[in-house]
Amino acid sequence: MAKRVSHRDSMCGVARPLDAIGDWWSLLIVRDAFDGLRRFGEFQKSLGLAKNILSARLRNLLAHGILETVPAADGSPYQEYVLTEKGRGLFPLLVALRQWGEDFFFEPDEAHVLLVDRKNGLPVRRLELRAQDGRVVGAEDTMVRLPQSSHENGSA
Amino acid sequence: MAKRVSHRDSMCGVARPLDAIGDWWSLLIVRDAFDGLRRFGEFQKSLGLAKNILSARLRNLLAHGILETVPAADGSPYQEYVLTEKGRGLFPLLVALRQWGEDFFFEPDEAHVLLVDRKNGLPVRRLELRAQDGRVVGAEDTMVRLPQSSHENGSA
DNA sequence: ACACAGTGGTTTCAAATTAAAACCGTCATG
DNA sequence: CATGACGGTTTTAATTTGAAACCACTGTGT
Repeated sequence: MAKRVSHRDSMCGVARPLDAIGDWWSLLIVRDAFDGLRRFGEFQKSLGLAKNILSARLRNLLAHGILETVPAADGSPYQEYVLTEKGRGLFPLLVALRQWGEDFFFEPDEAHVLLVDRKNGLPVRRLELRAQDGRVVGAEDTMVRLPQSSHENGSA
Repeated sequence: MAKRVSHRDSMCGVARPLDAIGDWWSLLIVRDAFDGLRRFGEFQKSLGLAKNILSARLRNLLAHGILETVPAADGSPYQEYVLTEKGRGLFPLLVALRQWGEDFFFEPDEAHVLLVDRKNGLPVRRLELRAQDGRVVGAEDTMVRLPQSSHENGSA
């Protein structure tokens, strides 16, 4: 778990979240949690991963405050795993991942699951990044600005 | 590399992209590519990872069409690694990751890099998912619809 | 009371992956 | 023609993964 992602002392704004999530399995667990799964067994059946691995991933997600356990739900003497606020914050990331998948991993005519509006069943729009003035901006329209200097153009 | 992500025969719309990316390192490579890095040595210095690992990750990203090599750039007899269209499609995902990081991994007063509009240096807006009618929708407002049935509510 | 099954894990151990370091080949430079 | 930079590959040890076995607790039937 002590994966040294960067040679810098503190990880950057992208590496730090990645480190918290842990690995792909964890992200799939989070996705299942968004789909309403809550129990150890449900995750295991849905993802088909070994129990020790699931156990370790859940523990890691708990440790990073992405999931939390709630004592019960219905009679069962077991606990359930539910998303925290922080965990729910991963929703846009999962949508981005799904939309990228739709764009490049399915044939135009290939059927795939669709993320739809619960209200009316229509597919959601594409995620779009907008500037303050409302323009849709792509990667080439943006740059990262280093924290300490507010007038310097520090794009690497 | 033959990571069996799911027990299902074909992976779902989230797992398939994850499998293509490979791992966290690969995503950091892609991020560096967005920042303009192109050379093996640049990636290695920026990320501080072992050369064999970098080599394997680059090979995987090439194999999945996320990066491509271009023969030269300036004199050097070497090749450079640049994002393909597919690779550039990862931009929203990286932004989502970065914004999640900003929300939950930095103290309110802690300095961190900012993604800004190149035009005017102002920070970009938050990513927002919108429904067809323009409403901003969260996870609880959406559901996944299975491909074959257009009237069934098949949320897992 | 007692076998038995379901759930939620932990432990054990072999196999795969990762990572550090050493090595190699090409090209440029002095 | 020695030296060093660049871009890797090979070698080797350490870590991680994952399948399977095991364990503990609860409920259920008889």
